[in-house]
Amino acid sequence: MGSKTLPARKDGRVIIHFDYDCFYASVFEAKNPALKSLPLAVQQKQIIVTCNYEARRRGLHKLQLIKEAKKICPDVIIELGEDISPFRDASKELYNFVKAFSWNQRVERLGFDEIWMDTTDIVEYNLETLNRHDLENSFFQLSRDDPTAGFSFDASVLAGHKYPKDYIYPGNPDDVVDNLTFRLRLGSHLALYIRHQLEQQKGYTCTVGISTSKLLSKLVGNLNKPKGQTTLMPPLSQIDGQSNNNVIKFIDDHEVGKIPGIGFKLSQKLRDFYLGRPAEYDKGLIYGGRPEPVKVAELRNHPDVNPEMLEKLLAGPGSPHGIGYKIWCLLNGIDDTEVGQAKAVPSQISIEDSYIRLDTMPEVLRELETLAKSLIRRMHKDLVADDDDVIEEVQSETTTSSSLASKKWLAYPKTVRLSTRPRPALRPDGTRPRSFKRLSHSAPLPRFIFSLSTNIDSLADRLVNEVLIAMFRKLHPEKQGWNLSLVNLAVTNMAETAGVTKTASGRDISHMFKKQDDVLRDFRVTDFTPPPDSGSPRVEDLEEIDGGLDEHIEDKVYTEGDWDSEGDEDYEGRESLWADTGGIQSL
DNA sequence: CTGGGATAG
DNA sequence: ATTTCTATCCCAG
Repeated sequence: MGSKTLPARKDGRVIIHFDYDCFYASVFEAKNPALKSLPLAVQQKQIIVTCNYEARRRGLHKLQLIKEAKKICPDVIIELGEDISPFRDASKELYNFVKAFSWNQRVERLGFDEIWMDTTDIVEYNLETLNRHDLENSFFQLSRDDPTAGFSFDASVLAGHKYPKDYIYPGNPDDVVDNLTFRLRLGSHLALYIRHQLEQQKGYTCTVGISTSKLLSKLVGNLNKPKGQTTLMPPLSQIDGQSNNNVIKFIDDHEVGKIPGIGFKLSQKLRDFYLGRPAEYDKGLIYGGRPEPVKVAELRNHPDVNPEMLEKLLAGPGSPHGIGYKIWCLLNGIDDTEVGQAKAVPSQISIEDSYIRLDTMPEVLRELETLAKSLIRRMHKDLVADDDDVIEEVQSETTTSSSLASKKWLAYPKTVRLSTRPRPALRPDGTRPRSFKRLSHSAPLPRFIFSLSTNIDSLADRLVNEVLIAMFRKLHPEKQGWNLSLVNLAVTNMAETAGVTKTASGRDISHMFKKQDDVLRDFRVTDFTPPPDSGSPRVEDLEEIDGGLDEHIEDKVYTEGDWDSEGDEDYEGRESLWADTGGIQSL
């Protein structure tokens, strides 16, 4: 039977999604702050991959041709962004910075510029310690161990923007706020604080979404960029039909392909179904007109659409089991996936390059050498640490200073994988079938690669001659006739060494707390005195003013000595921020 | 475990 | 971001 049942929503969580503003451009700005006020674009090949907001104000945009950009904005400053290692380094540094605020270590990175953090435990703790009778003068605890670590804030309001924009609390302003609303409110203040620290300490601004799932936090953040944060307000589940359900209201006018998890293939199938005709794509349209958009609402409300039907429509060889049900959940704004635990080492490191033409063995050898060298360098960078950075029972007591520090592998990859992408042969009619399929082959990674005293060139040389050539022959037994458009080299199957744990469980926790303390030390509020009688500057107002580009977070919010009240100006909308016990009980 | 596919930025 | 260069998760064998 075509049931449209859904799982109960898991709205006990508070998840924050961070997205750094124009990340590549910000990396250059962070190194050279003078660039911040100038139009700045980052170039890869002949295009601008990203540009700062000053450049956008002057009409530049992502994926624009360099020539075009220079015509529109002759004084644009162009930085080369083809070497991505500075971006990778900055990403890692910022990730570690944000991670230091986490207690449960559920901090997951997506690409270089996005992070999810599950702050449920921190929020829950603060929910318990809060004085409900003096919300305006609240103190947010950033550490369980140190009650002085934290910041003061006004818990009677939510920080930042809300969805819907004209949100009004449906309950009685004189009563106690319901727990769901309160958790989100606490999450919003934590988000604002971390954003503030990111900007002050690291020089990066970001855009943030706050909600109860990865899906919703990521999507809702898009509403106010750059330098903004948005919280998806309750009610999140149905009470009296769908009209007052903000999840449905929010997700409904997204194009299906914009939903994370619904990628190219799935949205193609869903679109074809809804439009009632087979795919009519790729008619030589390089930069072609976008296919007609299909909205989430249109699909979900279609009489034939239900989990079983979606399963039939979308399931195929290799597709995840229960895909129909999962997509149905996404169309209803439901996503129960957990924020991943922070990992000490990546599960894979890969290097690849693409080629116009690669069809002779000597060329292949040269490329394999190049890739192997890069790969080994990456392994050293990501998998090797100073000995005294690694916690080990015996060692931590014997190691003295960092001057004697030796290097140690955090993990030994067990497998090396070689992948190629053959350029498909010409068809009889002379056209070339577009294919991006890859061939791959794996083999044990030889132990010699872990020698830290041998120079990288010789290691790469041995790897190519003793392993990679044989693997290449497996993929391409013919002497010639092939033509590769891509070669990829990867190491996988990481075996972590002692002293490094995958998760934050067990004895690694002390390591994590140490890191948190390192970060907190610099901006701990030592002698907190509540403001006389108004509140701290209202984060609400600071955000809502938001003219856009030049708006920045008031840096006085969290510092001492600034509590002399400038009185209560304009508390517009205050009543709407209070809530009652009646109405909504989320759990 | 291996090899391939889908998805993401 | 179907283009490039990574990375992750999932499935069948």
